[in-house]
Amino acid sequence: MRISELAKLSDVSSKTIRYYETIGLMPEPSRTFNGYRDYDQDDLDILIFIRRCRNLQIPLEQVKQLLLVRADKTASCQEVDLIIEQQLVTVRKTQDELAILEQALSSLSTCCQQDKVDTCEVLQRLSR
Amino acid sequence: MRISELAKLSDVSSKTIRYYETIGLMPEPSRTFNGYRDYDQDDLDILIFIRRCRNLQIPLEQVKQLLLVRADKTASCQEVDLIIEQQLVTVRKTQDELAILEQALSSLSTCCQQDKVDTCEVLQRLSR
DNA sequence: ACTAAAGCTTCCAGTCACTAGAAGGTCAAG
DNA sequence: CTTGACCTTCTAGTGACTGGAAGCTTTAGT
Repeated sequence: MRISELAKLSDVSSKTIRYYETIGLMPEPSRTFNGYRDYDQDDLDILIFIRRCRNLQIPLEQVKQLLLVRADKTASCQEVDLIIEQQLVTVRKTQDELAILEQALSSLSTCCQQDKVDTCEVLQRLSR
Repeated sequence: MRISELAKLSDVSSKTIRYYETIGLMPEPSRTFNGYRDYDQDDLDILIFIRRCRNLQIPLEQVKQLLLVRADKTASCQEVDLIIEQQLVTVRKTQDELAILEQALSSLSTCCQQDKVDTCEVLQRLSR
């Protein structure tokens, strides 16, 4: 199939697919006589796998590792567990940070009763 | 004061201070006879303001707007409220997304009981 | 007086994960 | 025969820095 069909089936844009190829995440596909990229079901599987990982915000470098492990049927899946675990730690850390952020912002968002800048509580609290 | 002292007092690196200058966020400081940047208390106030905004993850473009409003004593602080409100919306949206993410990851992180890749539940769930 | 280290300057390149756009080739339908 | 929708490659831009090179100046120690 051509790149636009792969894009549609995988929900990943053609631009992004080509980008994945340049960074060595997607394998180089065969080409039709006119130079168009020609993909098959395997490519689609790989791309869907990548998209799922990206939905989980797993960095491309880690996705690359996962693809390697996935391709090696005899490998242990320890590394898979590790990557998922690391990603979970990252996400939970971000959640904690965002909770603090949300607190700070929502306390700011209700604090300004004035309508002039020189007495604006928000600006004052951001300044000192 | 010189850039490294400003950096220390504001907790923003010298590199970042110069970067803020190039993008027009920090004003161009005067220079001493030998060409070194020379900062004063006003610069420190601005930089601390910027850092607080960045701690709230407010994008630099918005910070620029806030600095303009802050500098204009006669302005209404409506725009300030708007920017804080927008940022709060963004943060809450990210929080919702992360909650879903955390769910997905933690359900994956406990699902693999095997130690071989070809039966690994995680990889299977990421593939199909 | 000499030297070494620290600090300053500018400029260029890299990060991450794309995304936009230019310039040109190919193909099917009307 | 032309129009429009594809496809190709290449370059450059995003946000918010960060790192490093190459070359000044200043300061401290010997």
